[in-house]
Amino acid sequence: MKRSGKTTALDFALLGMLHGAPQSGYDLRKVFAETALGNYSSSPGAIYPALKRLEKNGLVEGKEDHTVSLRPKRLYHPTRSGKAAMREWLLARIDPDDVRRRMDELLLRFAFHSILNDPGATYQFLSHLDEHLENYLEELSGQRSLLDEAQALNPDIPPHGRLALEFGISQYQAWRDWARESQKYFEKPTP
Amino acid sequence: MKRSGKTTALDFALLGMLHGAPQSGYDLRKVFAETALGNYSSSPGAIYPALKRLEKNGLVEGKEDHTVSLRPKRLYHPTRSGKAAMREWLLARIDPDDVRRRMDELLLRFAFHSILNDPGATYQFLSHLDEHLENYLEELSGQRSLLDEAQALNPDIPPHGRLALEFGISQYQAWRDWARESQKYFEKPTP
DNA sequence: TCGCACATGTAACGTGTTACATGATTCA
DNA sequence: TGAATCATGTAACACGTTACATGTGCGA
Repeated sequence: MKRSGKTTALDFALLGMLHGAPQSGYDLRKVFAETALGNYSSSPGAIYPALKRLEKNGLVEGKEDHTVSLRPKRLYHPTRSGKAAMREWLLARIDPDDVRRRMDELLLRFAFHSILNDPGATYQFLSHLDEHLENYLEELSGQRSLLDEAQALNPDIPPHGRLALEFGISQYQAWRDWARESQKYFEKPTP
Repeated sequence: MKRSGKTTALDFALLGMLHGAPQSGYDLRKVFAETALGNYSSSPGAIYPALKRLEKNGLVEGKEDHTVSLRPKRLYHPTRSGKAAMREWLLARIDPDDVRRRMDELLLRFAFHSILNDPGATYQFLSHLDEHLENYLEELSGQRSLLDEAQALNPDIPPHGRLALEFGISQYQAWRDWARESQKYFEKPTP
């Protein structure tokens, strides 16, 4: 039950996956290795310590499974406190830095929103995300204007920097469009 | 001159920035803090050790600057071996895992391609990138088909997973389109 | 019997984060 | 004088990577 240290994105990825059915470390590793999930690493040196950490912090509980006479499997399931931590993480405010540097984590949060079974909450998540993406796009737009001014003064500047910025912009535009489009799948909360 | 350990993306980001003019750790930190460059951290605990590492490995050289009677600044510039390492990194083959998990590093490489001053090389870089992105998109497409089949059998599956995958797909499509569009800025190499 | 998939783990290592420490210079 | 900015650094800590270790059960 005691909490210590921070819970990382990998921890939440594992915790989230355990909300469906109890699974072993090996099961979870396979999911990471075979699907595009978040692009977290499936290395045993990451997964097994993470599960131990989660257990130590009381977020999951592991039980040996001897039903098959294999070397015993350790099956994990989330505890009550683990489910609460997950809920808290899913519903946490998006802060501007999340959009700048942790979009992968935001996507993970979205994917696990199904756990909440609350379309209104997911709708709000997407609409806040849209807002933050829009703000950041304006900032990038400003940086582009500055580059364009510099380019106008000195036409010999190579195009790489400008194109790299363009890359960022189209990336964020794609995300914003996705966020808007996805909102349609979730009811508007009644005000 | 001796090499040891691996050179990280942050190392190359610093090394690349020093190709323009000699700069201090503080100067470099400001760039990270103020621009969207790669979203690397500007924390002193990352930058200063990285510069020392680069110097130890002979990739950069630092010189105290007392021209202003300030507390001395340490100005770094790339060595011959540092420039060679940069070149090698910029021209390295893209491997499929780069596209899956290290797009940020690929973008950084592209941004610093201006150092090469070789439009043909940049064109090739972009065309290989395009190819890898296309391949990965097909893989994601396959995963989507699988999800759709599952959905057809059981219509009660929540849409989150499918939408998260859709997010990945539109992200990679945006990158592919960007790569194609950007190729136009660099000459085709004569075969 | 050989090798592969299953299944869990540990140890060494390097790197980034956070927080703290230090000191010079400029400006209100 | 005090605050803000310039400028560099260190120490503790946690995490992921890589590589290794160990052992079971199954199919060719």
